[in-house]
Amino acid sequence: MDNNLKNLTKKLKECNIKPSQQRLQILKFIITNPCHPTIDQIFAALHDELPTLSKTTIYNTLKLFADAGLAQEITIENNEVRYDAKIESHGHFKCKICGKIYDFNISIDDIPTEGLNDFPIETKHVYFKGICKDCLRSK
Amino acid sequence: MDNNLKNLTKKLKECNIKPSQQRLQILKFIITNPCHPTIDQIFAALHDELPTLSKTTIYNTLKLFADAGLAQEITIENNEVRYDAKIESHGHFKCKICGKIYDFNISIDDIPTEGLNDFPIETKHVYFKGICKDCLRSK
DNA sequence: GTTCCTGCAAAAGCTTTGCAGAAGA
DNA sequence: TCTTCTGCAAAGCTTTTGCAGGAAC
Repeated sequence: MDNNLKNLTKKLKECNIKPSQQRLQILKFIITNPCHPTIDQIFAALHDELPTLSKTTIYNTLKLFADAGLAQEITIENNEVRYDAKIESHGHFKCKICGKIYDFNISIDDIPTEGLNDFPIETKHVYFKGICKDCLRSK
Repeated sequence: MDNNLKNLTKKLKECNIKPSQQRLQILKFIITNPCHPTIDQIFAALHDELPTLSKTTIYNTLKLFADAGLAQEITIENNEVRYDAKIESHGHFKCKICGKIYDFNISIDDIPTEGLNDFPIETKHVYFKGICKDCLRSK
């Protein structure tokens, strides 16, 4: 595992981001919790470790990560931002009941497209919605 | 073309939606303008024809259409809702410069997925972002 | 008359901005 | 000391809600 603070510090430095406690903890959290937590969830989860942490800092930090290429904005829902720290091409499945977002394997680059010739594509997102296994079971 | 008011009226009635002037005009507008206009754009465009139209009605109406299956919410950006009146499987390309959203052909059902066994999927969205031809040219 | 629809105004929710104090080099 | 980071408070936007008046049947 490369989620220890030493490696995360290195990761941040490589992107010219100063490794403050707040940034390290936020990065660690989104890497170890790949369900793409909301700002609120990150805030609640880190409150014990960093009692003075503010949501402003979470917003700032995640935007910083996105600019640096460490994370990517997910727009599967339009009333809240979520982030993804995974680099590899994959899709997102959001459960309509519990709201959890799952990653799934998909070769986005293999998707055949028609009508996008000469349109330089910078980012690709695949979002599915439905009901997850856990919620299915408890129904 | 089936965009005349008579056919649209029929379409609404089939979904048990009363064909008011507001609903007819909004439906007509999103069908004839498949660039997925924002609420503001719809509001501005219909203002001449329906001077008293309110944004509340546009929000209500589009949500009504979505519930009835006449339209689908697009969440390519998380600071504004957009809608899609096209039924066939297709993807969306958003230009980062002009903000326009283009449809493109894609067989979403053919996308191979891994890890989603037993997850009933209800909706599938494919969003690409980049720069459109027009904006490329004018650079 | 009854039901449903519309639209103003206010409220709500998420995100951004301004800025002063704190932390770090 | 100087620069950068943090976090409170306020502002900004989009969307939702409450409700009274209006339209349709």
